[in-house]
Amino acid sequence: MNNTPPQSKCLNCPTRENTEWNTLSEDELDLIDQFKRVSDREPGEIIYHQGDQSEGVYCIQSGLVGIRQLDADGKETLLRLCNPGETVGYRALLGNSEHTHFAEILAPSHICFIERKIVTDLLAKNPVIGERFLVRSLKELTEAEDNLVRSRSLKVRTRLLHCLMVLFDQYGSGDELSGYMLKIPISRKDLASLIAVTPESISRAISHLEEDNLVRFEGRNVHFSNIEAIFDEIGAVH
Amino acid sequence: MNNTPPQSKCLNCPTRENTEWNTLSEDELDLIDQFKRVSDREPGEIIYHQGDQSEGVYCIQSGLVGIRQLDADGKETLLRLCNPGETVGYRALLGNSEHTHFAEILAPSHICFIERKIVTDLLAKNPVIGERFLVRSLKELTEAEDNLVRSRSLKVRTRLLHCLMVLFDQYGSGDELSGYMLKIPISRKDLASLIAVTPESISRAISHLEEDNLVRFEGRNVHFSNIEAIFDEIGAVH
DNA sequence: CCACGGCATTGATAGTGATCAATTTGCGCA
DNA sequence: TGCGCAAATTGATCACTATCAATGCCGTGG
Repeated sequence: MNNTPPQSKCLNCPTRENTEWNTLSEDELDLIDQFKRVSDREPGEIIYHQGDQSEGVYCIQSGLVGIRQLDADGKETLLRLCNPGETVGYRALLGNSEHTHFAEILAPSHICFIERKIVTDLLAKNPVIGERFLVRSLKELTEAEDNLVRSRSLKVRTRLLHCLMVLFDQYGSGDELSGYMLKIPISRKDLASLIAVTPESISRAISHLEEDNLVRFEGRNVHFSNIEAIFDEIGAVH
Repeated sequence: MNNTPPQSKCLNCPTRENTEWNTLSEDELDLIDQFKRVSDREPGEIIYHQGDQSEGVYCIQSGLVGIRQLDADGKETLLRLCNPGETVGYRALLGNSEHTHFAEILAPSHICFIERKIVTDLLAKNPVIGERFLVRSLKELTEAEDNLVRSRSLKVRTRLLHCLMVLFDQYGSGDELSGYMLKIPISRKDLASLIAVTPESISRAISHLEEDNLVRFEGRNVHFSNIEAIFDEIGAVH
């Protein structure tokens, strides 16, 4: 973890428009600029640990962060990927609880830390922020429940296809002419954890999908050979 | 569904202390009293449907409500039980979305409907309400994620024991001397749905637990013969 | 009092994914 | 370039739970 002294201003942050903070005034942004701590983080580093008290929130300027949860047996589950613009660690702060999960850097990232007091001050002055985080948590709740229902009713194959389409929304490229493709930002093991299966099952599911000519995998690169058939199979409206 | 004209006042509602509304002033409660619609609902009735737009929120004065979600194939999952004092349907209202699930009466209940406009007016005047619902949704989010992690890592037997202990917290009775017991407020089918298995698997799990002398079932009544062993098995601190 | 229908249980079987074990691939680094 | 380790794949087997089918139980209404 390196601190990079020439901190850029929030006002000019390329992700600001997408964040919960996009309703702040310039004065309020200046306040954050003044006290935030920007750091340069490498894969494997932990931003906060499960069970820790909240010291503040972390805004992802660039990179990729994974939210993991440890169960009673010490096994961990990857619950969610967080992208630039997302603020992580807000739940323990706003809910006045310990962190119920931990956050790990998955790709080289710039992370801005905003300490607890700044956040609570801003919340007190500007209730819109609280409202934004409320909406955010409602969205996460819906996603978590959909996830639960999917992992109850769908087989590995379908869950994997669904997961690939979700990743495609975020990280995909290409078009109808040149073909659609996707560079998966995580390992097979994490991909497996994300849909609650073992890495072996993922490997087999991939093999079967390739046999059926739906996709072609080359390491972390995926080519969608027949994206229509995929949408059909997961029952999505294209 | 019967309207029961002599509506009691929110101020005197026995559940008020436990609700998100317990910070309202008397004036604000009067406003709700003036416009709320109380109704008498029977098991099987649906309070709101999945996909519907939100028309307001529903406060459970007495009874029991189940939150269910339909998946793409039309199969339904029981996600949560809601007890007196809980306000249901708030997510679609606050998140400005359709209902992502539906709510069904599971035991004869008194339900107070508070229409959308009243709620948004109160929210605008009293930001504490929003904060309360934020905390509520954060709590539900943690529960949903724990649920997800549990159904990934635990077998049916352990999930059932865990579920019984959760139900015991809410509906249990007895003490060390007279023994602990529980009247399960839902059918086997719903119990199965709650922990994401088939009713057959629940039946078998119950048989095995009885063979091991951990519990004794008599219909919906459960006697805990060895509650220590149960805590041991689910790894909880007693 | 019996017939019916829904709920619950029990039994037999099969499918899915986990587990264990053995390679193979890929990549950083000397 | 080749070594060494971790990640990924493949194979064989097993355990768990879903599924299908039959029976038992019980409350309701004719």
